[in-house]
Amino acid sequence: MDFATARFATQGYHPTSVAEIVQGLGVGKGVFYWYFSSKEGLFLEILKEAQHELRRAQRQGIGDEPDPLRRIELGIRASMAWLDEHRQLFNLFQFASTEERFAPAMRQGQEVAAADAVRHIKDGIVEGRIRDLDPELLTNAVLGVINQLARVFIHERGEKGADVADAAVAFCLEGLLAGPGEHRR
Amino acid sequence: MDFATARFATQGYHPTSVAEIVQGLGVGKGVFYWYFSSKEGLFLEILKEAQHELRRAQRQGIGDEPDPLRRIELGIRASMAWLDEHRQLFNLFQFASTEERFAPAMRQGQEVAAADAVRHIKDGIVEGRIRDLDPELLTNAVLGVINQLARVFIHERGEKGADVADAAVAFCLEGLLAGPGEHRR
DNA sequence: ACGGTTCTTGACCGATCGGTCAAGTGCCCC
DNA sequence: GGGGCACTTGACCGATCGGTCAAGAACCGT
Repeated sequence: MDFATARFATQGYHPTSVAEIVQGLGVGKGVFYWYFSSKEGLFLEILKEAQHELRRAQRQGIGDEPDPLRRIELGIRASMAWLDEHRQLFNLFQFASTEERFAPAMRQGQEVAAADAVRHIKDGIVEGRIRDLDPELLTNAVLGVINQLARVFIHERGEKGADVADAAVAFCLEGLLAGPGEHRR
Repeated sequence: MDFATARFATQGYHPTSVAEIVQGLGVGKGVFYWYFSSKEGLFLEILKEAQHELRRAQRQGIGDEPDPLRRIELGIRASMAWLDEHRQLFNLFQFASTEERFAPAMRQGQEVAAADAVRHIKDGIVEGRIRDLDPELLTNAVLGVINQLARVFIHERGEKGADVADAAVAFCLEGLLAGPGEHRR
């Protein structure tokens, strides 16, 4: 299944044939359809497992930190680190949301993961430490930052995940502006 | 070509066959290959044209505004408005960056578009109004916010582009944090 | 050692794909 | 009106796809 994941990630889902997968594994085609219902089924399983792992990594990275802002920061760092390893899965996620059959599964997984972050943001808002905007919107803004930075700087340019995570945290918390806010913590 | 774009966007590139396109247009298959070199060629043309249009919309939205921060804001709004119309093209962009044959074209277009934004950010930094971080990184963070918010709130939930743009601007400029910075402009 | 279940093979199938091409069809210019 | 060019058609092609299945191989409890 790791092999199939790698092929899907580097070539794309459609251009990767079942024949190619089983040949790369050195097995017959029958064994594939013995363990998986179909090519689509395999892909969905890969997706589901990956989403589950990512969420687990996030939870583990956050631990039992009580401060909501720190929780968000730790979540960003954990996500970035996970996307650093497993960069192959990045493409899969992105492709899956473009095809109608896979998009629902992707959306569902994303919403579950986002729900965690939304809670932290809400906590931050009631504490008065996060601006009073729609929490879901803020959450997605943060997710967008993570995704884009991971893709461009880690995936395309191969930079260190931790450095990118530092910048992502700084941007998400304080935005672009310099000024008095720079030292307001 | 608009018809092909719509099919590609709703069904995906691979599941849309040339036969389906020409049938939907009510023409023979020959006329397709008279005007386009191949299915891939058509797709690349669609991509290139769309990127060009988006960039044009950004430039037009910014106009001759001199203030770099305002330029960034106007760029965000213009992008969001363009992604609001043309939401079909969103999927295409996302898919194109997942397949190895299309990714280079996508990256190139993205980099050109990003280069504009990088200039404004650099201007803001030398004026001391934007925090002194890597301009390319800040640019990509902003792009990530735009993409994610456009996809989730405009594309999936059908919300008004202008409202989402307001929030995107607020987040990009000032980040998540509340506090004294809230009124520092 | 043997019947039975689990697992594996790869030739094979119908469907469908992107792309070709001989055979027109209309149109314009001389 | 006729020769030539721009354009259009759809049957057709080889390739390849996802998926099936008859035929075993390997391993079991007995």
